[in-house]
Amino acid sequence: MVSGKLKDRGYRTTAGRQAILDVLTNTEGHLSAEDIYLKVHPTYPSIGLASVYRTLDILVNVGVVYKLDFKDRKARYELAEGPGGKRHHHHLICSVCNQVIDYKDFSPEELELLKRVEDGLYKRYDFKIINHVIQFYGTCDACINRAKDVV
Amino acid sequence: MVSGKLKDRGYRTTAGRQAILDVLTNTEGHLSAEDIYLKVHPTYPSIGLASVYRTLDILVNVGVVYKLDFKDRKARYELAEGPGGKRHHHHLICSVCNQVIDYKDFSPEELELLKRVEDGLYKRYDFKIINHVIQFYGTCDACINRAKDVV
DNA sequence: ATTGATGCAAAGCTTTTGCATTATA
DNA sequence: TATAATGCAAAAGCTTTGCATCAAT
Repeated sequence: MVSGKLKDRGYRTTAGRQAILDVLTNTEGHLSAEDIYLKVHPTYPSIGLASVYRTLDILVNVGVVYKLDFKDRKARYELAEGPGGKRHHHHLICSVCNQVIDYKDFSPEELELLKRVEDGLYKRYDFKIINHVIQFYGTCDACINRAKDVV
Repeated sequence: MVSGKLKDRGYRTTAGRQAILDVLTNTEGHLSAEDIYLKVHPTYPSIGLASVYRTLDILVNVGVVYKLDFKDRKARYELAEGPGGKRHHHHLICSVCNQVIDYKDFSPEELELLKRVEDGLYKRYDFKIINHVIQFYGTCDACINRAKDVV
């Protein structure tokens, strides 16, 4: 369980942290701190935004959550199941409309190659890889077609 | 030339934008907006921080510059030569000490992986990929050893 | 009983915006 | 000359912090 990782590192288990983890677990997508705050509020009304930030900070540092930066000004958070996890995905970000597409239909070949890359990095840099964030920038279908119309 | 891309899109060529591009071209590393502002200042003292932000915003949208988010609060910018460029690199980010290692000694496997992934994405999503940001998170050599000392 | 965690409000900082001015095309 | 770009200062907004209080161990 995820909350076990917190306990192991000397963090206390609190209702607020549980509630935040629940929201992250039960929501797909890229949530801002305020999104999370608002989603936690109904079940745990005494939550404060500052605690959301403090908890997210811990979760990011423990490696349980990704902190992502897309185009808008606020940070986005999502559960960071490792590369093997069911929810693990990469991002396609359209530079024109800023839409973010998650994809996780990785081919076995892709996964195998990725593993080898990580092994190679470990050998070259003595860097032990736990996770990765892969984002492709480009132009999405809709924006490609829109461009055609213009021309 | 990079500045040509600006002109093509209807942006004017100004001394300030040139100076900012020069700094980005001649500096390795991950510069914050203020870093850039300070580096431009000696050669172009009338520059304003707001113009740096405005120019960076344009450069990012045109695809000439990456906007990156590491651990500290400010955004980092770097020239975004495409995957084929000499300066193109990926990041190893240590979750313990937040050190960022750039690497560009890509293995043949890594290059192959990318090519296949990008081809597959184009077919599956009609998404035309122009660029990518790849970051591996984990523990760097020094921090691995430090952990051993403690135990 | 200790000490970490929380909530609230205030503070901090990066980034954006308004507006008069300057400079590009 | 028309209009984009700039600089300055003020505004905005996300995130962090101080502190008294509450709760987990």
